[in-house]
Amino acid sequence: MSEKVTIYDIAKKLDITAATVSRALNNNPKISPATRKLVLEAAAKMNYKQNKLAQALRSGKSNNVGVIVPRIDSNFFASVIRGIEEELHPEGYHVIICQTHEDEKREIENINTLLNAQVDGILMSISNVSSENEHVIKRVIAKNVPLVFFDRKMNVDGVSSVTINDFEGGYIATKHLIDQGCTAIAHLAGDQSLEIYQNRFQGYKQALLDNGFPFKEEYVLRTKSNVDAGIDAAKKLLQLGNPPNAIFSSSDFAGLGAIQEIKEQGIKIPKEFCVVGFGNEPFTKFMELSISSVDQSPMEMGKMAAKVFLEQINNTEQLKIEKKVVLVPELLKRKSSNKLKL
Amino acid sequence: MSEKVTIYDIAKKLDITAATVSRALNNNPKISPATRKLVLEAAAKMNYKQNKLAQALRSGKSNNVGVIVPRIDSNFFASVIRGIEEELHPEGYHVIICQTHEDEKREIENINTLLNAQVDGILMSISNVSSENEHVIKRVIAKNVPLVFFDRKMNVDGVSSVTINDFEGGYIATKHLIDQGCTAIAHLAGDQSLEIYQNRFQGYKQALLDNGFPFKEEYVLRTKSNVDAGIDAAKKLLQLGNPPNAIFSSSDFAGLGAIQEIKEQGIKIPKEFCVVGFGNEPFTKFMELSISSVDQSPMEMGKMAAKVFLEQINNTEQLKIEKKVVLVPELLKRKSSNKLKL
DNA sequence: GAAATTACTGTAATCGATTACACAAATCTA
DNA sequence: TAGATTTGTGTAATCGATTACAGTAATTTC
Repeated sequence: MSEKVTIYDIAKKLDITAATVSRALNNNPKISPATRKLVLEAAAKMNYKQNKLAQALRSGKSNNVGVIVPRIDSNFFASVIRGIEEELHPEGYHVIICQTHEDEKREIENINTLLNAQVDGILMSISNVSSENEHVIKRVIAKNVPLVFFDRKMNVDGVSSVTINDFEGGYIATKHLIDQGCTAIAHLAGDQSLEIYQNRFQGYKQALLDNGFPFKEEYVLRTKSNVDAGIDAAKKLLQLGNPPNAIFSSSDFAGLGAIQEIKEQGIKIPKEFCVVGFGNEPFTKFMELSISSVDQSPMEMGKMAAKVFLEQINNTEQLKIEKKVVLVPELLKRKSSNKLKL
Repeated sequence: MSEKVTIYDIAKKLDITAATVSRALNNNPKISPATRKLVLEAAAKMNYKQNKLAQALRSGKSNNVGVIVPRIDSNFFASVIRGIEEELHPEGYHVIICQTHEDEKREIENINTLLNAQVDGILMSISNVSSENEHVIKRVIAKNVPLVFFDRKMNVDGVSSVTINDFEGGYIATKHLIDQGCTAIAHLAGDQSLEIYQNRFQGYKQALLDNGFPFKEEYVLRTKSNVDAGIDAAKKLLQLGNPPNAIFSSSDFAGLGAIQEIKEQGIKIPKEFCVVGFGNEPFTKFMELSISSVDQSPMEMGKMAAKVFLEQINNTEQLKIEKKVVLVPELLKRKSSNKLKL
């Protein structure tokens, strides 16, 4: 009924030992062709399948990698995971997904369970920087389990990472707004405890300075990455004595909220006000007033992270490689900032 | 360096046997409080972590469940997976994700690898109905591995499933268009080899009949689930001698494409033409002309599928339960079909 | 105080696959 | 043909944790 065929069953049937069966199945050269043929035929007939658990225990290699992300139901992370899976699947690896929901406790918990599950590596996008977490990260390293950060990284010696150049992303987005003739550019900054948002902010700042624009603190609002936060932010900005005429939002969702509020107040986009988002979420392209956005090529990021992991695995611990891959962001110019050609 | 602490290490240190250590760690009642304390302290100090692989091999329980979906980077599937993960994580299960990309070969391959990996169950949304696949499914059942279909199911005896009532979804969407005063309603049907699309189609048909509208074959177009397919479909429909004035699309993406094309031709939505989609993709809500859509409550679906799996696991094979859960779809009425109140 | 019970702990097998080592048979060398 | 080499298999240990069974010491019972 519940067919559980092991090499012992095959061995018994052929009146040989399990060792011989194992060798035959693994193409061990020192097995006679005749025996091999017999074993392979019997295995096929009996519908034998390897028990990966036993193999994993013996070899110390589970062929599983853990992927930790804040959440899975966001286009960005789902796409990264897709990239990872596509790259790792052909190599025989499975992907175990864990979500942190931006909760540091859960992050630690996830790492621990993945380690217990004997994953061959961990690819993660951190949700929080805290000393607690650094402690667990150290354990991962001590255990010699390959670790790769993607997008949101922590700066730890010896750990590779794949990110995009968020500074440049912020820079080109802002520069684009300047080129469009916008004179007062505000910024919806994200959670500044995360490097990515810091960098986008810095890129914004630098672009202003490089082009002779003053940096105004009141034009920078920390906002969550959702529509409502964008609406609130836009309200505040438009109430200023000297309101801006453009926004570079570090999040597409906040950008969308801002656009909704700006339109609501009867301001014409892009004629009187331009907006650029970040992330290239699917909806930015679909909108009637399509939203300009910085693309992070998440699939590429996932594939690259997977490649870095594979390199580490194959580099049989001779030398520790610490690879920092930085992808180049691309600005997709759409209607929301197309002031000139209109 | 590469700290690999096993119960043997603890045993050696305390000069007892591994068996005792194991018992102490597992709260076995027949261990002396003193010994237990010693073991627990030593374990903590030495930073011992269970090797789940060894446990899994011994117990035949891996605490992993496989989830197979066509693709992960779609809001629907990502949300379902999130639901599954949230329900299963507290129970100590891990989720292994596999994508089929609608490829039946890959589907078979995925099932096999998951079985080899000794997963405790498989939750899947099929991509294709074929005799080949049914063969593998039978093997899953024969192996006594709990199987639950979600959204796209196959009709196999003894297999549980969680779906939404697609017929009703199609029905209420069409009825809504009728209520709005639309008189010629077209349908963008999906891949008719999948039950979900068949049912949405049937619901559409029934709603027409129940309300005295003729069913016209030329108003039904099979379309893929993407924007371009929707554009093409709309073009064809508008070229008809007697073009429709409403569309019920079985996919939000195709619906969006149709809307773009309809607007392009200068037809006013919703005044002259109404559109309802299916799936409640995030963008449908975000659009300036928000799109009415049938919500499938993917998170709920995932959670429910996980619950059904847990029931099967806990029902220690006394009786085979075949549970067919059908969720109720909800129509979200938005601007794209709001003809009356405008 | 002898017998019976209880309370712990140790021994060894088990889950399934792999592999170093040993060994017999077959083939080759001189 | 004796000795060396090759070829193919078997034996048994290993990966780490669990557990049925056995056994010893301590405690209880009458």
